[in-house]
Amino acid sequence: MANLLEANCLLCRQKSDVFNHLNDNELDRVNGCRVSIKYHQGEVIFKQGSPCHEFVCVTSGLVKIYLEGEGDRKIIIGFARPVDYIFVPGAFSDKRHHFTAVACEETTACLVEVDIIQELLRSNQQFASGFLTKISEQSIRLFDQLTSFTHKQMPGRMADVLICLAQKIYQSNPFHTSLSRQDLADMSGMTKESAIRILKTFKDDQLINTEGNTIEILNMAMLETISRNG
Amino acid sequence: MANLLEANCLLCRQKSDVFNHLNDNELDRVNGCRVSIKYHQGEVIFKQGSPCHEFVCVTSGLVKIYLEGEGDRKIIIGFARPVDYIFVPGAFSDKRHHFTAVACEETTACLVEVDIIQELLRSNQQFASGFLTKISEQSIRLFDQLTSFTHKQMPGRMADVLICLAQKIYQSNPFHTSLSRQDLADMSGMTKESAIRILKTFKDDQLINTEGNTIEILNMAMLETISRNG
DNA sequence: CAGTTTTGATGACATAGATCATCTGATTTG
DNA sequence: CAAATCAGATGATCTATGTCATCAAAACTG
Repeated sequence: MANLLEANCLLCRQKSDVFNHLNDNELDRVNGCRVSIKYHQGEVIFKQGSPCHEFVCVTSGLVKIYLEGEGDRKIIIGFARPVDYIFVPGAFSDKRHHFTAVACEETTACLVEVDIIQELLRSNQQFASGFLTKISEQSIRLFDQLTSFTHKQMPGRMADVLICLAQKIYQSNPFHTSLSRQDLADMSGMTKESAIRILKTFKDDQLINTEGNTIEILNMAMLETISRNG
Repeated sequence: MANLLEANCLLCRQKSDVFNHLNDNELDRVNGCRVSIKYHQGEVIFKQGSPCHEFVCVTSGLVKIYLEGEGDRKIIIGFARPVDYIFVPGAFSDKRHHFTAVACEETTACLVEVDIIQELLRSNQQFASGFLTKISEQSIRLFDQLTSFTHKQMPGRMADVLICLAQKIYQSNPFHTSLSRQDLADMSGMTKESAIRILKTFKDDQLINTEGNTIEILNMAMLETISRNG
């Protein structure tokens, strides 16, 4: 059985909130020009600085989105899971990507030309409104990350990351992740070594348990306290 | 002579880009329900966490926009100058303010009910599109700030701030500012003491000159190098 | 399957930058 | 005008965290 999610935008819509505002006609237009692509783990979907021609909608797998700094330093600012559309702010300003998207595991995504989406934004105000909401929420998340990175120290930041992974990204408590320690470090604005050390102290303190890439939060209350106290 | 900028949205439009997309009729609607308020230095225009009822458009003065963290730590994420409309992401999601806006000097601003703007966003797609662009640019600026804060050390961050003030905010080279050293610190993610120290080293190195609240950049090229090298 | 590369884990060390304390001059206030 | 408050300035610590080096285990790869 083929992956239903990829078969048609009309089926996919049931999963994605933004596209709920499009009628069947409009979705057919999107469906007609979409291209479904399969990415292997570690493959770049689009790269910071490159021109942005398509919108990307993740239909299976997991995509990490990060800012590239000097050297090989990264800041992971978010993830896209099925069925998430990746909001690309450059599409509305300088037509460039301002972050890089990479598949964390086997991933399929649909590419839709920017022009089509922008046409729909113009003709369908409910769709546009949904878009505005999504962008806004993304901004708000950035505020939180900026505050966390600037005001909290490492334990607080790592607590934030672990809570986010369990509650938002994987939505399960012992969760298995394809993210490396380096990725966790990039999510929390520290070096890999520091990330490993913090995870170890959390483990020693019975806050979490780690078995390779499986992490279990044992004491959520305490983690939340650590997050709050920075 | 009264301040013309405040007299009427139609005149004000000439200054503000977003409102260019509204026709005279629509602007009249905005004009009809707007309230112009005068704020003194240091007064709060709206407060992080509070419900957001109005959009704020700054018609004179200078407004700083910052995130409030634990304790009294702040992160200044931007400024609004005449004629800037302050984009409030909460207006499209949870109807709450996610940052605080404070007048840095004598400031006048027009308040317009959120509902009116949202109605216009629905009926005028060009207006909505201009909005989308503005929000996107704000996001992109946040990316830069997040990268700067996380990857650069203090001299690089302060260089960023000084360049931004001279080129974007005040658009003049010896510039006089109503911002305190604490504000500069809040813009660059460090303590007031550190900000003062960095400014002093810059001054000692002939990169800038400071006389109270007047700052002159003497060696822009070097500052840019410092900014780039973090 | 031997060899190479990557990832995780840890220790030793260096330092950027926060914190705390003090002092000055400026500005506000009773 | 004295007193009090506040912003700027500066030095003395202390510490969180980055850097570097090493090593083991796992994962590729020819």
